[in-house]
Amino acid sequence: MNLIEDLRWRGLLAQSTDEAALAESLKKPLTLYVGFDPTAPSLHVGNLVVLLVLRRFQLAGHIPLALVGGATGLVGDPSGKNEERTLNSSDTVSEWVGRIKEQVSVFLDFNTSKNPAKVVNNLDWTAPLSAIEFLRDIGKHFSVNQMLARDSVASRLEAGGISYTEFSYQVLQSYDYLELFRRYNCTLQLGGSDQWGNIVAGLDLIRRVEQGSGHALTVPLLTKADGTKFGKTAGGSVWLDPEMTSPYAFFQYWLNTDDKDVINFLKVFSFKSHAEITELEKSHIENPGLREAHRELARELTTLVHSKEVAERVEAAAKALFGQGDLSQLDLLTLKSALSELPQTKVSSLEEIPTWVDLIAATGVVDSKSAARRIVKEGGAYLNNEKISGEEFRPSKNDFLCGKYAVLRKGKRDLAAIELV
RNA sequence: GGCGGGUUGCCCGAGCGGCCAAUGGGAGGGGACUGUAAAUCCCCCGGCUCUGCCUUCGAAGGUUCAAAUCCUUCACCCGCCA
Repeated sequence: MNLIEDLRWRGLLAQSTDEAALAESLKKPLTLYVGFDPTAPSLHVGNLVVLLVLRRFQLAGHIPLALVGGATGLVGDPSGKNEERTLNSSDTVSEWVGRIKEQVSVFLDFNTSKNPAKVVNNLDWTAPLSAIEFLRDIGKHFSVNQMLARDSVASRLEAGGISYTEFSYQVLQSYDYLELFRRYNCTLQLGGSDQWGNIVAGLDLIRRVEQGSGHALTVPLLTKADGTKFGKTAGGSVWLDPEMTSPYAFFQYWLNTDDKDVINFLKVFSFKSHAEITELEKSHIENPGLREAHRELARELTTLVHSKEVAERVEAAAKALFGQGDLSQLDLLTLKSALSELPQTKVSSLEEIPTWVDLIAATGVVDSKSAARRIVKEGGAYLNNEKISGEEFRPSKNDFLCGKYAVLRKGKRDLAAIELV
């Protein structure tokens, strides 16, 4: 099975220019790129879809370029947005560029001699360009009529308007493709399906300026069975940065995937073979309660994004802490490593121990003390897996397992740790 | 630049001088049922030193015993005209 067929099987093809020609080009190593704009200090699981497709291309022998949008991030992509976004300062953007470069690098191989990956920043070729050069050398090739017709622009015009800044975004992205075509003979740009317009605009530019040709390939927007947005939880996006989404929470996010989505997610995110996925699908249908497919998904993604050690640690932590397990059976070392994955707070052994409400508020698991009180009132408050009641409830020194740790739980699965120091 | 309409809690959206921490929906949270799933049902959903107090209805002033609701100025958005 070739790469294109594999992508189709995984449901990863949305649109492409001449597919037969692309399949032909893919018989030899080809250089391709995907752009990521720094709109936050970290990528999130939504970005993972296309990033992993880039990885699939490298595994298939092609040369991947990961573009981090130091320039485009300063301007703002109107695609998929119904209102103008506020500009971030250039200091902020350049800091985010640095972080995202590192994150992207985890998924690509830079050391192979055959088809090493490269990370590029479009600020490198955009910053030196003068406004006049930009208008004469690039702008001249764009028809405003066509630019206005682009979906991202048209919908914004309808929704109330667009600034000249964001209107120009497609020109910048097109120029990126042209520049990568020139520098690296890059002839394929991948992106989310919302990027189609920007990508073909780049192809047009390459054709006009260099009389060259290239390909465009987009990946469908990932949808969930219940219609909610992929990659979001109550706390916001699921980030790749362990400081922003703990590996424990990351693992749990995948583990809690809706049954209806889990096989689809395995196809999209996992590098397992078709046979392995089909096998998991079978076991999932036969015994969904076992959640073998969920577990494999969570393990593989946590391993890929964090590491094998981390994945094993967070899974062990979940096992030790979850449900009705008797926490007092755990030894100090197991307890300590399991709890290290959770939100924590410390209390002094010299002072009176604060109430459950104050403690859980201190860990950040609830937004406010009022919220914490509500949880207690509603019967969702636990200490060491034992339900507690009364807003004034205070743990005693004896509640600290091994004399050192206590486990707070809110609802069924929100855990936090307290350390006695 | 002129005229008209708008800005309400995480989002959408009622309210148009006291009964307003503010109707309703969505999202979210807790419980029941389960499989750390979905669906369903019940409850909750500004904060706090919590029978009370404090801060919210674009911002700042003002009128009033009393304002999200009236007046003034400013900012932003939308529409029509220049």
